[in-house]
Formats: sequence, C-alpha cells, structure tokens
Amino acid sequence: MHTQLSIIDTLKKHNLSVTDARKNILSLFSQSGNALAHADIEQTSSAEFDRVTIYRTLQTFVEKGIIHTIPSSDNSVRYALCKDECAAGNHHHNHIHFICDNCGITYCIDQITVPKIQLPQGFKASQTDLIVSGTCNKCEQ
Amino acid sequence: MHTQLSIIDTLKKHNLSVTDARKNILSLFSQSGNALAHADIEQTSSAEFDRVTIYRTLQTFVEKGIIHTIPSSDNSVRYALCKDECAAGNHHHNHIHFICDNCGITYCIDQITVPKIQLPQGFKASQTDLIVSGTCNKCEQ
DNA sequence: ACGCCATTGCAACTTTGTTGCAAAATATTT
DNA sequence: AAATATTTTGCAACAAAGTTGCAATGGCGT
Ligand SMILES: [Zn+2]
Ligand SMILES: [Zn+2]
Ligand SMILES: [Zn+2]
Ligand SMILES: [Zn+2]
Repeated sequence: MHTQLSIIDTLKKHNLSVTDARKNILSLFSQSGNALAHADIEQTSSAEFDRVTIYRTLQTFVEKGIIHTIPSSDNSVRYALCKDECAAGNHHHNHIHFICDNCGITYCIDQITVPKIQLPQGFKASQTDLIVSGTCNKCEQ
Repeated sequence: MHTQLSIIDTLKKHNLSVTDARKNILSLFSQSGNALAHADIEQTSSAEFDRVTIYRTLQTFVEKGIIHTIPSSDNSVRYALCKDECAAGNHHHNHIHFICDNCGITYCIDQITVPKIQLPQGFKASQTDLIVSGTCNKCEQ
C-alpha cells in the first residue's frame, strides 16, 4: 500500500524528462480512469498536441511500463494506466478488460484475474489477454 | 460428424452468390488453416482482387458467420474460419487464440475453451476473447 | 546562465479504410 | 437459352491513420 505518485513523479521515476505533452497526456489517463485510444486523446481539446507527438508519447509510455495496450477487433487499440509495478519492457498484468458495445468505454477490471492457460505441447505463453465485451453497468437499463 | 462442405456449398449455405472473389478468399482460409489479416490476403498473389473487394468480402463473411475476428494489439485484426455452426450475426465460439510473436501465425486452439467469467454487478457479457501470445510450436528451438 | 541532448512540430509521405457509381458478373424468370 | 433483375466488382476519389526526417524548441545537468 503506497500513496499515488504525482504525474511528475511518475515520469521521473521512469527516467523521462517532464514535458507538457507527457504531463498532459498522462493526466488525461489519470482523470479518465478508463482506457483511451489514440483518437480519444487527439480529440480532447485540453491536450492540443501534434498527432505525431501523441503517437510517440503513447509508444514511450508503453515501453516504459506506464501504460498497457488492450487488444481490440476494431483496429483501435486502447491504452490504460498500469497500476502495479510494470518495469520497462516488462508488463505483467493479470486483470481482464471489458469493452462496452454501447458507450465504448473500456474498463480494466482489476478484481478479476486472467486464468492460467495450459497450452498444447510446444507453445510458450508470454502474455495472456482476456477481453469481455457487452454492456457496462452505466449502460444497463 | 459431417463431411467438410465444399467452398461453393459453404457460400450457398449462407445465401451468398458464388463469385470468383469469394471462392478464392474462402479457399485461402481453408488452405492456410490459420488466421489471416487483410494484408495477408492482399499480398497473396493467387488472389488478385481490388482492396475494396477484399474489405467487403471479409465483412460479408463475418456477418454471415463464415469467419470470426480475432482482436489484436497491433491494429491488424485477423480472421479465421468458423468451425462450428455460427449463424448470421450470431457467432458463438469458445476457443482461445494464440498469436506467435516470432512468426506472426495466429492459431485457433480448439481444444482449449474460454473460461466463464463472473463480471461485477451490472456488467453483461456478450462475447469473451482470450488471446495468448508467445512462441508457437514451430518456432521453439 | 550555458550548452548538450531529448523532445516537439511540421511537412511530406505511405498505408489503411470508406464511399459512390458505372460496368461486369451472377441469379432468376420467361 | 435468352432476357431481365439483382448483386457484386473495380475504379476513382477521398478520408483517416500511421511513419519518417529534420530543424527548432525546450528540459536538464553543470
Ligand atoms: Zn457502457
Ligand atoms: Zn488494463
Ligand atoms: Zn511461430
Ligand atoms: Zn478462432
């Protein structure tokens, strides 16, 4: 149990220089709480950065273990903050993800862990993603 | 236990007119055995169709329940033949998928089923995808 | 405050995906 | 088998998404 690191501390902890773009984009993730796609960030007026900067920032954050990717079937990869201690180039999450078909919100469901999969002979797992889609608790009526 | 439907029979069974593009692309899936991305089909010299035709054919096949999508984190959705009886607009698979980080081959692992997930209150699942990545049995040394 | 190095924005480009429409191919009817 | 109706295809034109090189800017250590 440790206190939430500030935006700036998080960047410094991962050996990144503190720039407007990084502070802004990282705080977007903090504030939103949910996963964001590139397009979400680009369309957020509060963060007006060049598209290229957003691409590079997201890539850097993934490499440094600040955010993780969430696979999708719609050619729109989403990103969410890593909550545990993910090292650079070495993510280890075991929570599942939920994508709402209705509102599009993508959730990290930390309470539910991905089960261990016994693969056929010769297959070695390095990462397992479990993505559930359906209707979220805000959209059910 | 029933015999494998021919390419043409499969198309007719799903109320699709039998065209060169559909026969060709469907047989690509049969022959390959594994999942294919749009780019794989476009680059296969045996199937020389307009990009637009490939997009539309894949979309039609998904809608008719002939192929299913496999989410990915690299903005490259893959498609694979449905083996069970998937109805139009109503896929029900429960096998997992494996994506090899080395050779890129994407496998449907039919022997392993996706576990039932107990979601938090208010969340309703319509589909669950489990994707394992790592090294496949052809790439291990 | 200075200088070095990393980061950003811009421009130009490639790749990927979409839409409308006429021509061609397929299916259906006679 | 031919004529007609319907569907599918390819093309063109476009929109959106992602990449690369480079000069200008801004952050960081001294
Ligand atoms: Zn929702
Ligand atoms: Zn997550
Ligand atoms: Zn492999
Ligand atoms: Zn599959």
